Amino acid sequence: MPRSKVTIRDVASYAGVSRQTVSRVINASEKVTSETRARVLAAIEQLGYQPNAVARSMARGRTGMLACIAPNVTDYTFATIIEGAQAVARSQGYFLLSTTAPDGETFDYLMDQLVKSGRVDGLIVIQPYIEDPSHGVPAGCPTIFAGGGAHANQQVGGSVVLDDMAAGYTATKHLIQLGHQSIGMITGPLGEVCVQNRMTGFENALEDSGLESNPELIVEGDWTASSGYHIFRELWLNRENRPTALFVQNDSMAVGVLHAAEELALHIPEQLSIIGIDDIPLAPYFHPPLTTLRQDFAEIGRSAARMLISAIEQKQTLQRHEQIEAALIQRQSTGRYHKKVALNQAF
Amino acid sequence: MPRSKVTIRDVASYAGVSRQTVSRVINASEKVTSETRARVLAAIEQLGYQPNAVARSMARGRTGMLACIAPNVTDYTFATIIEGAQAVARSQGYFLLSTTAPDGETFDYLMDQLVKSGRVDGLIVIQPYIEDPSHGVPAGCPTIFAGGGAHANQQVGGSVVLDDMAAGYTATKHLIQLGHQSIGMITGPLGEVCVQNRMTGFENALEDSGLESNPELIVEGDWTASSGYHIFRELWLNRENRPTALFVQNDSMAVGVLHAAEELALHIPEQLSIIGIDDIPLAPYFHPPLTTLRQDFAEIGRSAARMLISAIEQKQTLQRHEQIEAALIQRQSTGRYHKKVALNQAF
DNA sequence: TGATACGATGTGACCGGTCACATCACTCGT
DNA sequence: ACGAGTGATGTGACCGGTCACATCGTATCA
Repeated sequence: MPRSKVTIRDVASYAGVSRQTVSRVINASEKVTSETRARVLAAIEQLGYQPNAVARSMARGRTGMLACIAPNVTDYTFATIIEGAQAVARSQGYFLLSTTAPDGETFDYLMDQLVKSGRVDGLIVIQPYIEDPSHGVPAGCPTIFAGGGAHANQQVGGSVVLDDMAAGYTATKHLIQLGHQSIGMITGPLGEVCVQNRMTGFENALEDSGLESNPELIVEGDWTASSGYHIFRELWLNRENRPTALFVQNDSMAVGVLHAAEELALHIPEQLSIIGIDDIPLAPYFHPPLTTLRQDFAEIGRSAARMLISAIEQKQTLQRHEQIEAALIQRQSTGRYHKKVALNQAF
Repeated sequence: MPRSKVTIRDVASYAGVSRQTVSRVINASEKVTSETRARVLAAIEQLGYQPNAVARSMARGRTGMLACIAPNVTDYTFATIIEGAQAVARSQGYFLLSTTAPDGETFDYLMDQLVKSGRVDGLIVIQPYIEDPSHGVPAGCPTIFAGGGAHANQQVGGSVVLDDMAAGYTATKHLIQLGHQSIGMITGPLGEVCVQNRMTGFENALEDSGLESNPELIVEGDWTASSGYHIFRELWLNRENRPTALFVQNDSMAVGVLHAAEELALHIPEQLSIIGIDDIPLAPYFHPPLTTLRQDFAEIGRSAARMLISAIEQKQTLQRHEQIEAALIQRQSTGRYHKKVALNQAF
């Protein structure tokens, strides 16, 4: 923008008051006569004055800007968290600068550029990896860790995460209750916290039902449909014992599995039950519609933003750790275990 | 952040030089002895100095911040544009503040808060609706319109858009070349520019092949899978003349159609060919894998950012209008028209 | 009625950089 | 040997707000 903007001093002289009075008016301060206020407002209107946010940040030492750092912004789950956070931020007069940090180097760069150089007042970090999430976050910067998994021992800031252990448990329990005993799992990258937690939930559910988990039926994917597709083909064609049900740690990989199953002429759910996690918008339209666990990502974002803003404004270091529960959405990709079919398919 | 940061003056006195010299060093200016430069750099290192971005913006009158405004950020297409733009922005030392403007009111608010108040240096606007996209954008603000469709008569800024007319033409032509003569279309919301252009491409392709377009086979959807699903059921069950091929204006709606077709026990593509647009990541995993047109959204974002930055830095009002072509991706949802099957299905 | 208090308003300094210009030392040309 | 020219460095003002405090007028109370 060209630097031709009208300043607070212009408004002041136009209204015949001091800049401080104008400042009071635009900040909705009390101590102004309603008469002068009216005069100032008229001047503002007349001149089309808009306070300069940069100058204000400078003087106040706060920018009203938050940053949300995620591995990427195209992933539906991250994008939804961001959108939720943004809604809350805006309603409280903040702006949310969302940005991607695909690697640690970028993350450090962003810390310098966003936090150390004073561009933002606080941080929402979506960092799914197991390594200490607060690594690299400058001390003293209000920070909330979101969605990445429960980092139990973190020192700084609060967190809002999914209860992945419960999610894994619920998903697995659902399959068990349908009568399945040979249950496989396709996980996300093992380096991510949520993956570990979902695995733990899986193991716990099996154990609670007196079932053994078969390591051969647990395979690591990378969240993509493509990985689900290839892993399932391999799993189905080359393993001795085939599972009768599969817990797939996200919906994208689950579609991949569905597609591979289709190619292998498998009947879902008669021959194989599949449950995913996320409930992405297209999940009801898969073939067959996918049973999955719905995660309220928007709520994670909202909650994180709320926590962050209250930490900033009350200047108290929040240590709250919130967990969001997932809800089972039953569709047609899971069904009762049928012994006959299962026996047939084994050959 | 607490206001305990070390300032340029601290560095200056520590290094025994003036603040201006420090300024020269951090701005990679020439006129500094390599000896003093070394001393200053040492001081910076010692004190952990990081220039304050806000103060710098204030003094320079530029913030190094761009904004990208889209109806939402969860839509895969928008998110990808944003990610592309962000990559370029960052590589050029800018930050991209992406934000949602679901309605006009919010848009105006954002213009005030982002542009008029000097938070950003330029704007990327994703505004798919037919109404004048530059409406509400403050004059003098470098602006690029992205992805929304070719707004031919816009006055301000440049644009990077998809060649939707060509996309519609290509998609339709593909169906025609497979022998289809009765081709239906499910459009996006008629208020969006790209929808109109895709329709025009559709009509043109039919006309060029001497085919008539049947208004009864053209229905408006809302981009969601759900709308595709319901529209197709209605279309298939209640119309006199059923199409043998369907051009669906995005992939999400196309999945909805696929799902409805499955329910109606239709064989795709034997009884009905379906082509989408977008090539979302899950498109190859639909049932059957979806023939579609791939749009390079990331490139749109990148190109928009490049144009915007060059407009800002050279202070020339760019009027360039770029169009990105879509590429046909053939998968299994389209196939040759078979007369017999088509005749059968009519009853 | 005068000291007090309080509400409305104004003033100077300041936030942390950068800009334009001044200053200074030193080399070069004649 | 002296003025001009050049490169390195320093100084004051400024960007546009806000903060802390000063000032002023008037209502309140003893």
